[in-house]
Parts: sequence; structure tokens; C-alpha cells
Amino acid sequence: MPSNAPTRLRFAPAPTGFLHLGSARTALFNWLYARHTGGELVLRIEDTNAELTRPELIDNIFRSLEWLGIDWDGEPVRQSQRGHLYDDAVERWLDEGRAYVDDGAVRFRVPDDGVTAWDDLVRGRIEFEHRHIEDFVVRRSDGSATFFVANAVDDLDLGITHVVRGEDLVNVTPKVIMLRQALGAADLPVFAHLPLIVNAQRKKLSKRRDDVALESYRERGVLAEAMVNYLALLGWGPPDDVEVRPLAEIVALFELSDVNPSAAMFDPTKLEAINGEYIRAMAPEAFAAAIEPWVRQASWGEELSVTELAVVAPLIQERTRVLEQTPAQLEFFFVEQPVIDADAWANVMGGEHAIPLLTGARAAFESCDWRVEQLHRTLAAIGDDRGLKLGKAQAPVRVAVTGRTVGPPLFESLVVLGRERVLTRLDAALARCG
RNA sequence: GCCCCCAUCGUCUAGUGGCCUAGGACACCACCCUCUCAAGGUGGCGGCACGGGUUCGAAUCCCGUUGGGGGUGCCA
Repeated sequence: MPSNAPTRLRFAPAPTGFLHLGSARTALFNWLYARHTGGELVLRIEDTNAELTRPELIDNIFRSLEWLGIDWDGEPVRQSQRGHLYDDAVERWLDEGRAYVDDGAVRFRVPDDGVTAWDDLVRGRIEFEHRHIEDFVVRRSDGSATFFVANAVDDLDLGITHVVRGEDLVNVTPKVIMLRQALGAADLPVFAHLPLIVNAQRKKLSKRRDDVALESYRERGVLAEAMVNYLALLGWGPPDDVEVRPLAEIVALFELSDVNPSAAMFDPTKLEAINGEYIRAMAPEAFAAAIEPWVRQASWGEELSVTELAVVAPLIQERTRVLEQTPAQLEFFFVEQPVIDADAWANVMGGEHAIPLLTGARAAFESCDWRVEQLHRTLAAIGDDRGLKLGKAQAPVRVAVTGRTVGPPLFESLVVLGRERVLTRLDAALARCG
């Protein structure tokens, strides 16, 4: 096909439940190529199986694609509404003797000799000898057409130029090609079979074993931009080694012929790393707004004001990889008394310095200026007196006030908490020390 | 069993015969910075599965071996 011919791609999910990570990647690559070439992407719901036509499942696909920012051109095509086209095709093959009735079903006649082959854009030439392909069912005994028929008819009827789908569909391709030819088509679409996404065991991601629902990553607080960016890296890599970058740049760089054919492992750790990068790049206000839904779910989060959230959010932004971490990070600000981590307590309160440090801080904090620099200097001086660096000296205070040894910057946190609550917590810790 | 595919650091990738004593990212380790943790900086560890060809020259081409995966429904 001439390089300037308009491209038309399709994403054709079966509504079998939530959108699967693998499907999302397929959708993305179709979308990337359509946008890269200035072509069109049609969304085709493959619901030929009557049991799979539940509307809520289709809505879920729409929602997930919209979340990712993958849009499509024109109205979605529902295969369940195009049965007559498939029926006509089967009738025609029956009339022409290309198909025959077998035990109530209709099978397509596959020649004994010859091969069906195509030049796959990502895997090169693939050939299937006809003698290895059985006469396959095109119409079930209940009268409905099978997937092969719907696929061949729709790709032709919709004017699809590029068929981009998962590698697990390679073996159905010769059947679809034969059907397309039997429909009278002179040409073939360009096929590109994408590498599988696999788990750590190198097996195809499955609903049973793996966390494959796109939704579940969203619920954990993975940003759509980060998810799209990461998914684009599974089977494709930018030539300039810049992995984390705006979608527009990925669209500009993306080529199907650059997709590599070997399976790619889905690595949640790298996803989170990229997500963290996107989180850090957010404007502070945007971050505060983004974490609100998660924070609200905490028992203490319901009556939280956006003002309070805006004050505290910047303290944890660069420490956040997924948004669901944020309630735990912020809790000590908003509960009456922090939950004291037993290990943290044991680690810092056992030594000879803990009580004097707490006592000293308690006394000094009663009257010092309640500002970051002043608090910093005050605690540093108390540590100095005992020959301790600030790193050591701050630990008991941190555990007393936040309950843990790690967390947002201490002095900023003290300022936010206010003198009164800090003194109360120091007293509580002292009491606990006995 | 049969059919099809795949093979560069642990992982994702760059690489399309000489620029490669193989580059980047995640992870890991060390150091620096530092009020903890992060973030950031610097450095390190670590790979062309193996064997034959082709070629002046191979991670790149061909063949084989081994290993892995996908498909084998009147599911899609």
C-alpha cells in the first residue's frame, strides 16, 4: 500500500470483564499508530457471543479507555448488531460450495494443498500450510456466525488497513485471510502481531494468577499518564533512550515496525518508579487534589478541609510512588494520637539519650519560636549538648510525634501540627517511657 | 502429539555488518548530600543462550542445538 494512503485501525475487545492490561496495551499501540499516521481508530466490540453482551462490561471498556486518554473515531461498532452481514457471507460460501454443513454447523472448506502467508510488520513472514488447518466452523449449530467470520467481514467492510493485535491471535490469521479472500477481497490488511505481556514466570498474563485489571492499578493510585507511558515501553523503546516523556512525543516517535517480537514481562516496580516520576512532576495543588479521594477514605479523612490537605500534601509528594500510600503517610497529622510503631519505638527509645532528649525538647518547645528554622536550631542544640548529631537527636522526637522513624521532614511537620499537639505527644511519649 | 513464534544485563529496552572493550531505564550495592525517609548526584555490579557457517569484519545474516512461550473449541 502507498505510504500516503490513510490508515484505519481498529481495537476489537471482547467484553469479557474489565479491561485487561494486555488489551490496554493493544489498544494503546493501535491508537499510537493511528495518531502517528494521522489515521483513524475504530472501536469494535466483539460481542458475537450473546452471553458477553452485558452493557456494564462494555461501559467498563469505555471508562478504561477514556481514563487512559485513548479516544476513537466514530461510533463504536457492535458485532452483535451486524449478524446479518455474517449470515450473508456464510450463505454465499454455502452457495459457492466453499462451505458445507457438518453436524448442524457450517464448516469452511480449507484446501489440502498450498499455504496461506503474510508479512507481519513485527514478526516478518509467517506461513501456514493448509494441510495443517482443519475445516473450521463458520456458523454454529445455533445459527450464529463465529469469530472468524465476524473478523473477516468487519475488517473488510470497515476498510481496516492495519490489524494490530496480540500474538495469541497469530494462528487464527490464516483462517481470517482465507475468509477474506473468499469474500472477494483482492488485498490484505497489514498485520502486526504484538508480543505477549507475561508475568515473572514468563507466562501470558492471566486473570487467575495475575493482577491484570487496568482498574486495579487505577484504584491503587497509578496515574493514567504513567500507565500509558509504561505500557508504551512494553514491546517498544524510543530510539533516543528517553523513556519517560509526554505522550505527544511517543506518538511522534512510534512505529509499528520498531515493535520487537519477544514477550515482555510486566514489572509493577518499574511502573511505580515511573508513576513516582509523574507524581513528582505534578504541581503541588494538582497533587493535593489527586490524593483527596484516597485521603477521604481514611477514617480521619472525612471532615478534612482542602486547605489542611493543601498544607500537608507537599510534604509527602516526592515520597509517593502510588497515591494509595498517602493516607498512611498523612495519618499522624490528623489523628488525636499517632499510632506508635512498636519496632520504631524499641529502636529509638531504648538508649540512654531518649528521655533526656524528649525532656529537653519538651521544655524548649514550650517557649521557642514556632518556626522551622527555630525548631531545627533548638533540637540541634539539645543534641549537641549530648554529643549527638541531629540525625540521632531527632529520632525520639520523630517517633514520639509521628509514631515512626521515617516520614516527612520533622520540623515542617511540627509547625503544621502546632505547639500544643506536639507538647501533648511529647508528654505522652515521656509517660510511656515510664 | 501437531502447528506457530521468540531468544541483548535479574527486568524493560537501544542496537538493523565495522561508530560495541554493547548504550539507557528499573531493581540492587557503595559513596556524596542530608533532621529520618525520599528526592538528587557520582560510581559499581551485571548481558549479546550454545555450536557451526557466511564475511576482511557479526549482537546484527544463514543453519542447527538448547531453552522459553503461544495456539490447538460449534470461546474470542
